[in-house]
Amino acid sequence: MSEKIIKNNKVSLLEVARAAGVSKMTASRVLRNEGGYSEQTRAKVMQKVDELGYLPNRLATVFAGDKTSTFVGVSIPDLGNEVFAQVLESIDRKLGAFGHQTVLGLTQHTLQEEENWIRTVLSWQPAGLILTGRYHSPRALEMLKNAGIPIVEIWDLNSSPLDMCVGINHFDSGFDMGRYLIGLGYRHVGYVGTSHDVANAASTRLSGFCKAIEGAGGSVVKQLCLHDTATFYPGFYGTEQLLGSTDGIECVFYQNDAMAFGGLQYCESRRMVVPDDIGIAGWGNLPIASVVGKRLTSVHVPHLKLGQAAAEMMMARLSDEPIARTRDIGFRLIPGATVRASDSR
Amino acid sequence: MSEKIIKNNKVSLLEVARAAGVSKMTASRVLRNEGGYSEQTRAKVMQKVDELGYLPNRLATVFAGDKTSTFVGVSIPDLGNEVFAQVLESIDRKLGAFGHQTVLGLTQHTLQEEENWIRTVLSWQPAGLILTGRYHSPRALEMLKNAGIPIVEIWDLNSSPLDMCVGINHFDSGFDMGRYLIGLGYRHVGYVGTSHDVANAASTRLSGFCKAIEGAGGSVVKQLCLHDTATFYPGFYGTEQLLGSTDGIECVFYQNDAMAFGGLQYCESRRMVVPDDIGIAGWGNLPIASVVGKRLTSVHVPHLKLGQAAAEMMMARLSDEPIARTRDIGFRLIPGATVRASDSR
DNA sequence: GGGACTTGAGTTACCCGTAACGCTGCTATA
DNA sequence: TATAGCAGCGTTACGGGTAACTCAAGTCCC
Repeated sequence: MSEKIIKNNKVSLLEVARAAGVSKMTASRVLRNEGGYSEQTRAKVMQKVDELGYLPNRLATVFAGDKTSTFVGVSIPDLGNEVFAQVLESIDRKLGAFGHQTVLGLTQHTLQEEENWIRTVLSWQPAGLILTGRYHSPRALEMLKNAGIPIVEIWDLNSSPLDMCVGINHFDSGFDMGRYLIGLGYRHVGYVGTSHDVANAASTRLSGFCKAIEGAGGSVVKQLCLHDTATFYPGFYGTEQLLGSTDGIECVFYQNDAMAFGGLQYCESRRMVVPDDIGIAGWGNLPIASVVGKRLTSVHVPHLKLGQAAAEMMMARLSDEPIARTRDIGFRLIPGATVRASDSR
Repeated sequence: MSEKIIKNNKVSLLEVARAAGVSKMTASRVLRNEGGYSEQTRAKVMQKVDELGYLPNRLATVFAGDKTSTFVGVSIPDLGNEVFAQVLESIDRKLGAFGHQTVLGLTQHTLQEEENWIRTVLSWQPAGLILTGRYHSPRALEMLKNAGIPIVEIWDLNSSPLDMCVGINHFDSGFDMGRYLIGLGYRHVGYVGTSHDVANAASTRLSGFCKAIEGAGGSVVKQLCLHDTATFYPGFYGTEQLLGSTDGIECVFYQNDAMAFGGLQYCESRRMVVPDDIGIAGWGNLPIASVVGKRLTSVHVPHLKLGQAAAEMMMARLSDEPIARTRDIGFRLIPGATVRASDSR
């Protein structure tokens, strides 16, 4: 089935050089536009490069110069979350514009997966790493410190990053949402999410949210943390579970917009009127929120800007330009129409 | 700011070997579990590996063995499209399970971007490539043929792939949707999409759709191809544009579900009743479709299975197991509630 | 006790580029 | 005319591993 496929018929620089009747070094110089050769020689070499379909072997280049590669390892928890997918997209675009390549790592929100991936990706001598989240396993931390390459931690702002950091303050974003809901007169609220791990941004948001609610005399009646993905359907049945088991909840805050949409659909399917009967607040401001009739109350995070900033910080560091170690990318609360308009107690 | 960071303080195998008082080769054997050493030697080497925090340099390994790496290049048009994001996710998970890494390439739906990326990624000696789409630039084709590595073309089924192929027949999926709508009595339909390029799957679907409609005496009154991304908002304003410029459209077929949702929202915002006043049909079956009150008429593509299959075909080929060259992953038309229930002319 | 085999190493060459240096022959200048 | 300078190109060594080979010492069997 694949006799020829296996054979490695790669053309090396030496073959190009021989075909052109020059030394390997001269061919190398031509290909790197280094100068030190005649126009005639250049033409001959380039002709052979074309004829033989020569593709340089970058492994050898990296190897020869004892440099790092143009790989940048990028770890992302999962791509089911649209926001992360778009962060990845903007990172990759920016890195690509600078001639760097993304080596992907999906950590499934676990530090162990991240550690395994870090070990592997470091063995490829990447130019740098971009990691989602500020929490890493002890062994991961040790490897990262020894790696001696630029590292950007994204998503969760961190005043003392391993190296560099860009993101938002999740505690504050939860806190602001809590205060906003309190300001609208909500006192008994619920939460639906999926994190059962304190070491992540969603938990941090929840902490901030609780602090704001409880600090103002309200109460987070129930926090539901499902063992599922943070997507539409869990939002749907999570809401059913929350409202079915607890009375008096006036408003529900969700881990993200996808879950909030699920909750919104659940409420509408049960003929509850949002926001009259119940308030719904999401987080992340998914694109779909802009077309749905009832604007979802949410928190906007400039995720494209976040990805771009991460890639830019990486590139700045790689070219030794001065750059701030941390950058707060900011967020914006979006009032929306899925919570009551003003205090109506 | 980063004096130490620049310095390359990597520990090499030679240093480990010296510290352990053995030759480089012996240390290499220990690390590869090759056998041919005493338990005592093994322990000594492993102890030094730990002490020095040695991480193997895989570039060197690949280089030395003149083998391919454990990289697999994966090209995806964009991650704004949830379906592609999830295909990528399932590919990466499966590859990861086999100890391979994904090098990402976002082609932005252009063959030129794909070609550039292919050139770069091939220079890293990847074990194989997974490419979205069956169309490639002439130079890309040449490089791919010379590369001598397994290639899986995904998404768009292709009876004569470069090497292997997994996907669905997009023409058929469009055709089936057309026939379905005809069967419900629709005769004058519209289309809203974003592709202005024949060389892609969306165009192929549209062709199939038109064939079915026109073959049955109906007509595709207007095909609107926006210069925008295939997301919610373009679906919204595209529908406005379509319905504003053309009378008598009974049903609209969209390039994908995101656009269809945008259209649905537009219709509802204008107090049009779906499906009584107008029918809406999407494609791709986004997760959100499962929670929205009115089930969107769509075509389900098993995208997770698609990604898995692609990775499995790649791995099978890499380990020289027999594997079918092409695999039709199938699709399923989802009737939904956004088109009329039966012929009601 | 001698030859064959096994065990546990070490040695050498090589993968494909690039840095550093060397060499040749021509030109410009004093 | 001597010499410095430089364009143009070649030679050598090297990076971090691994394949293939070699080799010494111990074991086994007849």
